[in-house]
Amino acid sequence: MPTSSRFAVAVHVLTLLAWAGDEPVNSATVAVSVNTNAVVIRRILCALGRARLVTSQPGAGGGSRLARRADRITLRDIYRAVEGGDSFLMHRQRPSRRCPVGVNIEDVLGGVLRTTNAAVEQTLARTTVADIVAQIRPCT
Amino acid sequence: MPTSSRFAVAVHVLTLLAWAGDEPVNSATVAVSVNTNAVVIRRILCALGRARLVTSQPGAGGGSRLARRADRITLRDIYRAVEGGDSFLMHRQRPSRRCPVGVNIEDVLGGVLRTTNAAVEQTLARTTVADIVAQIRPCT
DNA sequence: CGCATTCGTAACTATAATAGTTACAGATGC
DNA sequence: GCATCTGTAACTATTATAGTTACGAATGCG
Repeated sequence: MPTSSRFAVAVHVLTLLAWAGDEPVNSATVAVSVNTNAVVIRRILCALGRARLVTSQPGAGGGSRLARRADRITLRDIYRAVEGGDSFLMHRQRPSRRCPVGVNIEDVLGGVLRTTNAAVEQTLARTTVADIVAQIRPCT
Repeated sequence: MPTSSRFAVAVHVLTLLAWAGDEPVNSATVAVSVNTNAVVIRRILCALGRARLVTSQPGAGGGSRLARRADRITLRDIYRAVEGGDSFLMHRQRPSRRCPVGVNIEDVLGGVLRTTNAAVEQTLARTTVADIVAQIRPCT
Protein backbone atom coordinates (compact mmCIF):
# COMPACT_ATOMS: atom_id res chain seq x y z
CA MET A 1 0.00 0.00 0.00
CA PRO A 2 1.32 3.40 -0.94
CA THR A 3 2.44 5.86 1.67
CA SER A 4 0.96 8.60 -0.43
CA SER A 5 -1.52 11.38 0.08
CA ARG A 6 -2.67 11.23 -3.52
CA PHE A 7 -6.06 9.80 -2.65
CA ALA A 8 -6.73 12.49 -0.07
CA VAL A 9 -5.62 15.21 -2.46
CA ALA A 10 -7.67 13.78 -5.32
CA VAL A 11 -10.84 13.76 -3.21
CA HIS A 12 -10.11 17.34 -2.25
CA VAL A 13 -9.65 18.32 -5.90
CA LEU A 14 -12.87 16.72 -7.07
CA THR A 15 -14.75 18.30 -4.18
CA LEU A 16 -13.51 21.70 -5.30
CA LEU A 17 -14.58 21.02 -8.89
CA ALA A 18 -18.00 19.88 -7.73
CA TRP A 19 -18.25 23.02 -5.62
CA ALA A 20 -17.40 25.17 -8.64
CA GLY A 21 -20.15 23.62 -10.74
CA ASP A 22 -19.72 24.42 -14.43
CA GLU A 23 -16.95 26.97 -13.92
CA PRO A 24 -13.59 25.55 -14.98
CA VAL A 25 -11.01 25.74 -12.20
CA ASN A 26 -7.32 26.00 -13.01
CA SER A 27 -4.57 24.07 -11.31
CA ALA A 28 -3.11 27.14 -9.60
CA THR A 29 -6.39 27.85 -7.82
CA VAL A 30 -6.70 24.25 -6.65
CA ALA A 31 -3.08 24.27 -5.50
CA VAL A 32 -3.80 27.20 -3.18
CA SER A 33 -6.69 25.38 -1.48
CA VAL A 34 -4.73 22.13 -1.15
CA ASN A 35 -1.62 24.09 -0.14
CA THR A 36 0.79 22.50 -2.57
CA ASN A 37 2.37 23.03 -5.97
CA ALA A 38 0.31 23.41 -9.16
CA VAL A 39 2.30 20.68 -10.91
CA VAL A 40 1.37 18.18 -8.21
CA ILE A 41 -2.26 19.06 -8.81
CA ARG A 42 -1.91 18.79 -12.58
CA ARG A 43 -0.38 15.34 -12.21
CA ILE A 44 -3.39 14.21 -10.21
CA LEU A 45 -5.84 15.93 -12.56
CA CYS A 46 -4.13 14.12 -15.41
CA ALA A 47 -4.75 10.75 -13.73
CA LEU A 48 -8.36 11.73 -13.04
CA GLY A 49 -8.72 12.74 -16.70
CA ARG A 50 -7.43 9.38 -17.89
CA ALA A 51 -10.07 7.75 -15.69
CA ARG A 52 -12.71 10.01 -17.34
CA LEU A 53 -13.61 11.66 -14.04
CA VAL A 54 -12.69 15.18 -15.15
CA THR A 55 -12.15 17.07 -18.40
CA SER A 56 -9.50 19.74 -18.80
CA GLN A 57 -9.04 22.56 -21.27
CA PRO A 58 -5.79 24.37 -21.96
CA GLY A 59 -5.65 28.02 -22.84
CA ALA A 60 -6.93 31.25 -21.41
CA GLY A 61 -10.06 30.75 -19.33
CA GLY A 62 -9.34 27.01 -19.28
CA GLY A 63 -9.12 24.61 -16.36
CA SER A 64 -10.83 21.44 -15.22
CA ARG A 65 -14.37 20.42 -14.40
CA LEU A 66 -16.18 17.21 -13.50
CA ALA A 67 -16.82 14.89 -16.43
CA ARG A 68 -20.11 13.77 -14.85
CA ARG A 69 -22.44 14.55 -11.99
CA ALA A 70 -20.86 14.53 -8.54
CA ASP A 71 -23.30 11.84 -7.36
CA ARG A 72 -22.05 9.52 -10.09
CA ILE A 73 -18.43 9.66 -8.96
CA THR A 74 -17.57 7.34 -6.06
CA LEU A 75 -14.48 7.34 -3.90
CA ARG A 76 -13.68 3.96 -5.40
CA ASP A 77 -13.44 5.57 -8.83
CA ILE A 78 -11.00 8.10 -7.38
CA TYR A 79 -9.00 5.47 -5.54
CA ARG A 80 -8.57 3.40 -8.67
CA ALA A 81 -7.65 6.45 -10.72
CA VAL A 82 -4.84 7.68 -8.49
CA GLU A 83 -3.63 4.61 -6.59
CA GLY A 84 -3.87 2.11 -9.39
CA GLY A 85 -3.47 -1.48 -8.35
CA ASP A 86 -3.69 -3.21 -5.04
CA SER A 87 -2.74 -1.67 -1.75
CA PHE A 88 -1.58 -4.58 0.30
CA LEU A 89 1.77 -5.92 -0.58
CA MET A 90 3.36 -9.29 -0.94
CA HIS A 91 6.91 -10.24 -0.12
CA ARG A 92 9.68 -8.45 -1.98
CA GLN A 93 11.91 -11.45 -2.41
CA ARG A 94 10.37 -14.72 -3.41
CA PRO A 95 10.22 -17.01 -0.36
CA SER A 96 12.36 -20.12 -0.41
CA ARG A 97 11.22 -22.90 -2.73
CA ARG A 98 12.97 -25.32 -0.40
CA CYS A 99 10.45 -24.84 2.37
CA PRO A 100 6.86 -26.14 2.24
CA VAL A 101 5.61 -22.91 3.80
CA GLY A 102 7.66 -20.74 1.46
CA VAL A 103 6.39 -22.59 -1.59
CA ASN A 104 2.71 -21.99 -0.87
CA ILE A 105 2.50 -18.88 1.23
CA GLU A 106 2.32 -16.55 -1.75
CA ASP A 107 -0.80 -18.16 -3.16
CA VAL A 108 -2.53 -18.26 0.21
CA LEU A 109 -1.64 -14.70 1.10
CA GLY A 110 -2.63 -13.56 -2.37
CA GLY A 111 -6.17 -14.74 -1.72
CA VAL A 112 -6.34 -12.91 1.59
CA LEU A 113 -5.03 -9.69 0.10
CA ARG A 114 -7.47 -9.80 -2.80
CA THR A 115 -10.33 -10.18 -0.36
CA THR A 116 -9.04 -7.27 1.68
CA ASN A 117 -8.65 -5.00 -1.31
CA ALA A 118 -12.18 -5.88 -2.36
CA ALA A 119 -13.43 -4.85 1.07
CA VAL A 120 -11.65 -1.52 0.76
CA GLU A 121 -13.18 -0.85 -2.62
CA GLN A 122 -16.67 -1.85 -1.50
CA THR A 123 -16.42 0.58 1.37
CA LEU A 124 -15.18 3.42 -0.80
CA ALA A 125 -17.87 2.72 -3.39
CA ARG A 126 -20.54 3.70 -0.85
CA THR A 127 -19.52 7.37 -0.79
CA THR A 128 -19.79 9.80 -3.70
CA VAL A 129 -18.26 13.20 -4.28
CA ALA A 130 -21.75 14.63 -3.81
CA ASP A 131 -21.85 13.08 -0.32
CA ILE A 132 -18.56 14.78 0.53
CA VAL A 133 -19.81 18.14 -0.74
CA ALA A 134 -23.00 17.74 1.29
CA GLN A 135 -21.00 17.17 4.47
CA ILE A 136 -18.86 20.22 3.82
CA ARG A 137 -21.80 22.43 3.05
CA PRO A 138 -24.70 20.99 5.06
CA CYS A 139 -26.86 24.01 4.25
CA THR A 140 -26.87 24.90 0.56
CA MET B 1 -0.71 3.05 3.90
CA PRO B 2 2.78 1.68 4.15
CA THR B 3 4.61 0.41 1.11
CA SER B 4 6.03 -2.38 3.23
CA SER B 5 6.07 -6.12 3.09
CA ARG B 6 6.13 -6.43 6.86
CA PHE B 7 2.60 -7.78 7.05
CA ALA B 8 3.29 -10.46 4.45
CA VAL B 9 6.52 -11.43 6.15
CA ALA B 10 4.89 -11.49 9.59
CA VAL B 11 2.17 -13.85 8.39
CA HIS B 12 4.85 -16.04 6.87
CA VAL B 13 6.78 -16.06 10.16
CA LEU B 14 3.79 -16.99 12.30
CA THR B 15 2.82 -19.70 9.85
CA LEU B 16 6.27 -21.22 10.23
CA LEU B 17 6.02 -21.09 14.02
CA ALA B 18 2.59 -22.72 13.91
CA TRP B 19 3.99 -25.35 11.60
CA ALA B 20 6.83 -26.06 14.04
CA GLY B 21 4.42 -26.57 16.95
CA ASP B 22 6.22 -26.47 20.27
CA GLU B 23 9.71 -26.53 18.80
CA PRO B 24 11.34 -23.11 19.11
CA VAL B 25 12.51 -21.75 15.74
CA ASN B 26 15.44 -19.38 15.54
CA SER B 27 15.58 -16.26 13.41
CA ALA B 28 18.22 -17.67 11.07
CA THR B 29 15.98 -20.60 10.13
CA VAL B 30 13.04 -18.30 9.48
CA ALA B 31 15.24 -15.99 7.43
CA VAL B 32 16.11 -18.82 5.06
CA SER B 33 12.46 -19.62 4.39
CA VAL B 34 11.51 -15.98 3.92
CA ASN B 35 14.70 -15.39 1.94
CA THR B 36 15.90 -12.35 3.82
CA ASN B 37 18.26 -11.33 6.62
CA ALA B 38 17.92 -12.69 10.16
CA VAL B 39 17.90 -9.17 11.64
CA VAL B 40 14.87 -8.26 9.55
CA ILE B 41 13.13 -11.30 10.96
CA ARG B 42 14.16 -10.48 14.52
CA ARG B 43 12.77 -6.98 14.15
CA ILE B 44 9.43 -8.39 13.12
CA LEU B 45 9.52 -11.08 15.83
CA CYS B 46 10.22 -8.32 18.32
CA ALA B 47 7.07 -6.44 17.22
CA LEU B 48 5.08 -9.67 17.40
CA GLY B 49 6.47 -10.27 20.89
CA ARG B 50 5.40 -6.82 22.06
CA ALA B 51 1.90 -7.67 20.82
CA ARG B 52 2.05 -10.93 22.82
CA LEU B 53 1.69 -13.10 19.73
CA VAL B 54 5.00 -14.90 20.17
CA THR B 55 7.51 -15.58 22.93
CA SER B 56 11.23 -15.69 22.35
CA GLN B 57 14.10 -17.18 24.28
CA PRO B 58 17.76 -16.24 23.90
CA GLY B 59 20.53 -18.72 24.33
CA ALA B 60 21.45 -22.07 22.94
CA GLY B 61 18.43 -24.03 21.79
CA GLY B 62 16.37 -20.83 21.97
CA GLY B 63 14.15 -19.22 19.37
CA SER B 64 10.53 -18.20 19.07
CA ARG B 65 7.21 -19.96 19.32
CA LEU B 66 3.55 -18.94 19.27
CA ALA B 67 2.29 -17.40 22.49
CA ARG B 68 -1.14 -18.96 21.99
CA ARG B 69 -2.93 -21.40 19.74
CA ALA B 70 -2.79 -20.68 16.02
CA ASP B 71 -6.59 -20.53 15.80
CA ARG B 72 -6.58 -17.70 18.36
CA ILE B 73 -4.30 -15.43 16.32
CA THR B 74 -6.05 -13.48 13.56
CA LEU B 75 -4.50 -11.60 10.68
CA ARG B 76 -5.85 -8.46 12.30
CA ASP B 77 -3.70 -9.10 15.34
CA ILE B 78 -0.69 -9.42 13.06
CA TYR B 79 -1.60 -6.35 11.05
CA ARG B 80 -1.89 -4.22 14.16
CA ALA B 81 1.35 -5.59 15.55
CA VAL B 82 3.52 -4.80 12.55
CA GLU B 83 1.79 -1.96 10.72
CA GLY B 84 0.64 -0.01 13.72
CA GLY B 85 -1.81 2.75 12.92
CA ASP B 86 -4.04 3.51 10.01
CA SER B 87 -3.28 2.64 6.44
CA PHE B 88 -5.04 5.37 4.54
CA LEU B 89 -3.42 8.72 4.67
CA MET B 90 -4.51 12.29 4.97
CA HIS B 91 -2.94 15.33 3.32
CA ARG B 92 0.66 16.09 4.21
CA GLN B 93 0.26 19.81 4.36
CA ARG B 94 -2.77 21.26 6.05
CA PRO B 95 -5.21 22.49 3.39
CA SER B 96 -5.84 26.22 3.19
CA ARG B 97 -7.93 27.73 5.99
CA ARG B 98 -8.98 30.43 3.53
CA CYS B 99 -11.09 28.04 1.51
CA PRO B 100 -14.41 26.57 2.69
CA VAL B 101 -13.47 23.20 1.20
CA GLY B 102 -9.98 23.26 2.69
CA VAL B 103 -11.31 24.06 6.13
CA ASN B 104 -13.63 21.06 6.33
CA ILE B 105 -12.19 18.41 4.06
CA GLU B 106 -9.94 16.93 6.74
CA ASP B 107 -12.81 16.15 9.08
CA VAL B 108 -14.95 14.68 6.32
CA LEU B 109 -12.13 12.58 4.86
CA GLY B 110 -11.12 11.49 8.34
CA GLY B 111 -14.52 9.84 8.77
CA VAL B 112 -14.26 8.05 5.46
CA LEU B 113 -10.76 6.78 6.19
CA ARG B 114 -11.72 5.51 9.63
CA THR B 115 -14.57 3.56 8.09
CA THR B 116 -12.25 2.12 5.46
CA ASN B 117 -9.63 1.06 7.98
CA ALA B 118 -12.34 -0.59 10.03
CA ALA B 119 -13.41 -2.57 6.97
CA VAL B 120 -9.83 -3.72 6.43
CA GLU B 121 -9.53 -4.90 10.01
CA GLN B 122 -12.88 -6.66 9.97
CA THR B 123 -11.83 -8.56 6.88
CA LEU B 124 -8.47 -9.55 8.34
CA ALA B 125 -10.11 -10.61 11.60
CA ARG B 126 -11.94 -13.40 9.74
CA THR B 127 -8.76 -15.36 9.02
CA THR B 128 -6.52 -17.02 11.61
CA VAL B 129 -3.01 -18.38 11.41
CA ALA B 130 -4.56 -21.84 11.69
CA ASP B 131 -6.59 -21.14 8.54
CA ILE B 132 -3.41 -20.23 6.69
CA VAL B 133 -1.66 -23.38 7.87
CA ALA B 134 -4.65 -25.47 6.78
CA GLN B 135 -4.50 -23.99 3.29
CA ILE B 136 -0.80 -24.68 3.02
CA ARG B 137 -1.11 -28.22 4.29
CA PRO B 138 -4.62 -29.30 3.28
CA CYS B 139 -3.93 -32.87 4.36
CA THR B 140 -2.54 -33.12 7.88
C1' DC C 1 -1.93 37.44 -36.42
C1' DG C 2 0.19 37.97 -31.91
C1' DC C 3 -0.05 37.09 -27.24
C1' DA C 4 -1.30 35.80 -22.58
C1' DT C 5 -3.07 31.75 -20.40
C1' DT C 6 -3.27 27.04 -19.21
C1' DC C 7 -2.39 22.14 -19.58
C1' DG C 8 0.74 18.10 -19.98
C1' DT C 9 5.06 16.43 -19.04
C1' DA C 10 10.10 16.00 -18.57
C1' DA C 11 13.96 16.59 -15.57
C1' DC C 12 15.85 17.33 -11.45
C1' DT C 13 16.18 17.66 -6.15
C1' DA C 14 14.73 16.69 -1.43
C1' DT C 15 12.72 13.85 1.99
C1' DA C 16 11.28 9.78 4.15
C1' DA C 17 10.29 4.85 4.67
C1' DT C 18 11.94 0.35 4.16
C1' DA C 19 15.10 -3.28 3.81
C1' DG C 20 19.54 -5.05 4.22
C1' DT C 21 24.00 -5.43 6.66
C1' DT C 22 27.54 -5.52 10.35
C1' DA C 23 28.39 -5.40 15.01
C1' DC C 24 27.90 -6.26 19.81
C1' DA C 25 25.95 -6.56 24.69
C1' DG C 26 23.28 -9.64 27.41
C1' DA C 27 20.69 -13.87 28.41
C1' DT C 28 20.67 -18.88 28.29
C1' DG C 29 21.86 -23.73 28.67
C1' DC C 30 25.28 -27.31 28.45
C1' DG D 1 33.65 -21.27 30.26
C1' DC D 2 31.67 -21.21 26.00
C1' DA D 3 28.80 -21.59 21.99
C1' DT D 4 24.19 -20.01 20.89
C1' DC D 5 20.64 -16.86 20.24
C1' DT D 6 17.94 -12.54 21.05
C1' DG D 7 17.50 -7.50 21.02
C1' DT D 8 19.09 -3.43 19.20
C1' DA D 9 22.16 0.22 17.47
C1' DA D 10 24.37 2.17 13.52
C1' DC D 11 25.07 2.54 8.97
C1' DT D 12 24.12 2.01 3.76
C1' DA D 13 21.21 1.23 -0.30
C1' DT D 14 17.00 1.48 -2.61
C1' DT D 15 12.66 3.28 -3.65
C1' DA D 16 8.43 6.18 -3.53
C1' DT D 17 6.60 10.55 -3.07
C1' DA D 18 6.46 15.35 -3.26
C1' DG D 19 8.16 19.58 -4.65
C1' DT D 20 10.30 22.66 -8.15
C1' DT D 21 11.70 24.66 -12.63
C1' DA D 22 11.14 24.63 -17.31
C1' DC D 23 9.04 24.34 -21.74
C1' DG D 24 6.19 22.80 -25.81
C1' DA D 25 1.53 22.76 -27.41
C1' DA D 26 -3.28 23.98 -27.27
C1' DT D 27 -6.62 27.61 -26.68
C1' DG D 28 -9.13 31.92 -26.79
C1' DC D 29 -9.14 36.84 -27.34
C1' DG D 30 -8.05 41.40 -29.01
